[in-house]
Amino acid sequence: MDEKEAPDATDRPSSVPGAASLTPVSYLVLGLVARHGTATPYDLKSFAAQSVGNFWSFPHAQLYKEPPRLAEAGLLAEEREEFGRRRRIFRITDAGRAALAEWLASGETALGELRAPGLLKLAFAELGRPADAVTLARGQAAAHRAQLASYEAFAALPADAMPWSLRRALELGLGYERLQVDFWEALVGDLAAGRIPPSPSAGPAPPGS
Amino acid sequence: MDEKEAPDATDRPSSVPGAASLTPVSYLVLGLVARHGTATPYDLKSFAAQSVGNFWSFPHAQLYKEPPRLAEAGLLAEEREEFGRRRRIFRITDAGRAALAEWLASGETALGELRAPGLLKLAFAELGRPADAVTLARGQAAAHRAQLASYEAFAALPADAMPWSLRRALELGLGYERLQVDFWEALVGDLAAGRIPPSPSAGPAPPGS
DNA sequence: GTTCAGACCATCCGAAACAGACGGTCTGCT
DNA sequence: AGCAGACCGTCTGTTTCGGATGGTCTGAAC
Repeated sequence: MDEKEAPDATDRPSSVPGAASLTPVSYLVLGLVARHGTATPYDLKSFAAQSVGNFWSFPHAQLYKEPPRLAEAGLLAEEREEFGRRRRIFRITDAGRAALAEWLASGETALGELRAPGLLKLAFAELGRPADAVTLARGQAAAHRAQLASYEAFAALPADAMPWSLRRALELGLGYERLQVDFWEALVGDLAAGRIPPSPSAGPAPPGS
Repeated sequence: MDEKEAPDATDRPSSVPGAASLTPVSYLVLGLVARHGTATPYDLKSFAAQSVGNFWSFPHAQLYKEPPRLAEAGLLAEEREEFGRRRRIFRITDAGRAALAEWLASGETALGELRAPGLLKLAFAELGRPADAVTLARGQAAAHRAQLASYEAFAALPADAMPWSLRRALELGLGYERLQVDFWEALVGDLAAGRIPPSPSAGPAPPGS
C-alpha cells in the first residue's frame, strides 16, 4: 500500500530544446539570474544566502556547476569579464525565461516533507527516559527561537528590500518557526506537569507478544 | 556535540559502540527494531511507512542496507528464518540499545530546513504572471488539505495504536499542515482581492544597477 | 499435481547531491 | 613592493536517491 500511483504529469519543459531535466537548483539559478539581470556564480551564492537560503540551503558547489550546465542547454548566456579575474557572467536567455515561466505556470506542486531531525527523535522518545524528552524539547524550542529571531530580523527590512513574493514566503517561514516554538514549549510544559503519561498502561509492546 | 571523526585509514567496525557515524536512517532502524522486538528489512519498510514515513520518507533500499551495517557494528543481532524465504531477522543488542539511548539523550538538536518546493516557487512568483501565483496557491492549498486529511485519519486511530511520542510527533505534523493550508488559502484570498501588489512601484531592480 | 499469475521480498547500479578541503586571485594596508 | 586576508572557484570522496531488475512464495485454476 505504499505505492503512490501519482499521475506524474511529466513536468519537463517541453518547449525548451535540449532541456533534459531541470532540478530545483536549476530554477533557483534561473530565477536569481532573472531577478538580478546578471550574476556570477559567486553572486548566486550570495543572493541565495540572502533570500531562499534561509529555508533551503544549497551546497555552493552546486551553484558553480549549475550555470554552465544551463548555459549548455541554452537557458543562460555566458560572457566573461575582460580583465581582472575574468569571471563568468551569466545572463538569462529567452529560452531560459520561457523555462522559468513554464515552471512558474505549471501546476506541479510537489509537496515536500517535514524532515525535522527533532521530530524523528521525538517519535522514538518513548524508548528513552522522560528526562531526555524534556531535554530534547527544551533544545528544540531554543533552536527554533533563534531561527525565528533571525527570520524576524530579516523581515524587519524595509518594504523594497525584497520582492513581495519572497516576503510572502518569508512569512510562511515565520509561521513555521512560531509553530515549532509553540509546539516544543507546550511539550516542555506538558512533560514537566506530568500531563503526558510516559508509562500510561504497560509501556511498549512486549517483544514476545 | 557532533563528533568530527578524522578519516582513519581503516575504520574498524566499532571500538566504542554508538560513536561511529550513525545517520538518521540508523536510528530509525534501531528505534523500529527496539519498538517491535524483531524485524526483517521488509518489516522495517512497512513499519516506517506506517509511522514516521508520513513526514519523512526513506528509499526502501536504505532499509535493506542499513540493518546489516548495524549488525556488523554490533548494534543489531541477525538470525535467519530456518525455512521458506530464510529472511534475515534482526533484533536489537545491548550495544544497540545503548546507542539508541545515547542518541535520545544527546542534546543534538539539528534543526532541518523548510524545503517545500512550493515555497521555492512562491519566492520567485514575482517573475511570473499573477495568475500563476493563484494557480500555485490553489494547488498547494489542495495538496496540503489532502495531506492534512490523511494525518487526521491517522490521528483518529485509538489511543493505544501508537506510542505517545509518535502521537505527539503526529500532532506537529497536523499543525504544520494546518499552517500550510491556512497560508496558501490566505494567499489565494489576498491575490484574488488584489491586496498584494504584484506591480507595486517600479518592478524589480533594473539590470544596470 | 502442475502451472501460472501476482503478490511479496531483496539486491544492485548509475546518477546526483553533499560536504568541505584545497588552491588560486585580488585589494587594501603598511 | 610585500603581505594579510578576503574573495572566488574547483575538485574529490562519500552517501543518497530512485528505480530497474530479479528472485521466491501462495493459492487458485486446470
